[in-house]
Amino acid sequence: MATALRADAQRNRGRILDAAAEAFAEVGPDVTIDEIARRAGVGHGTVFRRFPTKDALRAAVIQVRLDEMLVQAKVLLGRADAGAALEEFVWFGAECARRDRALFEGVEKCLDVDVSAAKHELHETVDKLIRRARRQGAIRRELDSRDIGALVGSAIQASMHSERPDAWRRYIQVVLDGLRP
Amino acid sequence: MATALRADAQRNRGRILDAAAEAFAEVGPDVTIDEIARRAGVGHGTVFRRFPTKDALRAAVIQVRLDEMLVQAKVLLGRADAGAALEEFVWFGAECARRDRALFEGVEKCLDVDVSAAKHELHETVDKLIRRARRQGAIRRELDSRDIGALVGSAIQASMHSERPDAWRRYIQVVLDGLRP
DNA sequence: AACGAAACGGACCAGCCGGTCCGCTTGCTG
DNA sequence: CAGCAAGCGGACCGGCTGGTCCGTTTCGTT
Repeated sequence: MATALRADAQRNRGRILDAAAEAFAEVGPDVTIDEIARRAGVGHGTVFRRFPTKDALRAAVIQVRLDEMLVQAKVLLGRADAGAALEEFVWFGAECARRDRALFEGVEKCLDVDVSAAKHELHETVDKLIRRARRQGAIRRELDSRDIGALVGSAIQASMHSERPDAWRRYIQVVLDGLRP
Repeated sequence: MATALRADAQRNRGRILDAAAEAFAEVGPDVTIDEIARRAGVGHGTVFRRFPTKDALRAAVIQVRLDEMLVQAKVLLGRADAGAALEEFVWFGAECARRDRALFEGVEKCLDVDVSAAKHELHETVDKLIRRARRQGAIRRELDSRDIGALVGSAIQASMHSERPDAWRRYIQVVLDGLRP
């Protein structure tokens, strides 16, 4: 980055990110930039000044979420009970996916360099969680972090079609039970 | 329907349905009508003559698939081993979902009357399969056909992100194992 | 206060896509 | 074979959306 943003620009950047996250989650991956700008309370030209394309905006939002998950994964690496730590991370990831459903749908297709790096680091950390759990005999299956991410993400997506509000818990439980010895 | 279609119109209708199924599966739910028409070898005006809107076309394709699944479910109702029958239906459904990934993604949102009726009948039949399996003690969880459909569909979708060609089998296995006593 | 740079936002552009229309073609029937 | 209705397909339309541009506003500094 060349130089610091002006105070108002910084504020608007934050608002745009928040509004975009909310809009992607609520409306879906095809929300218009106009809708995001409206929610952020700015003109849509302002959105394009901070994020050159719509994809760049999506990537920035994804990045924020991935960073949050990385922090949580690292915290859980400190737990003694590896099985419980992995399980807690699954529940945490499930809640993230639930909050930002539409966002996570497209995360695999996102080719942004920074996002790829963040994904890689997150996968490595979660793989550590998994290996620890396996060493303690807490999980049986030969699944890696990608598998678990995909299973959790899709269980959440599946639960969105259900009318029962607790469907997601039950589906995640099915996945967790599928991992245990 | 007022009167029978002319021979060429009948042929084109079939081609359009096939091309649409293929295109929805390959490209995604947002394929353009032009692309479908191109694959079918007709002008795009012809598509709109048979199917008044894009949604009607999608509904027609979904209908065909649902009918195929219904037939299979009814066949499996005749099996003596209810647990094996349910399991076989899950594998069958998984293959359908795999073939027509993008199509099944949107099936829940489809409000077409005929499709709703077909869905309802399929659900009733699959619920019979499930009740039989439960009575024989082959499954434990309190899940209905909607739950299982959602879980299977999303496991398949999840496996599409994986680079391993056998990922879908492993994910379906996780789901099946999550059902057993 | 005054000034320059940064930021803003809405008018505008271009391409895409679902859907319509109409002049031409083709398959049926007598 | 002749006549006609059904079918065909591509030109065309209108609306939407990502992205650009530039005259105006706002911020930070001296």
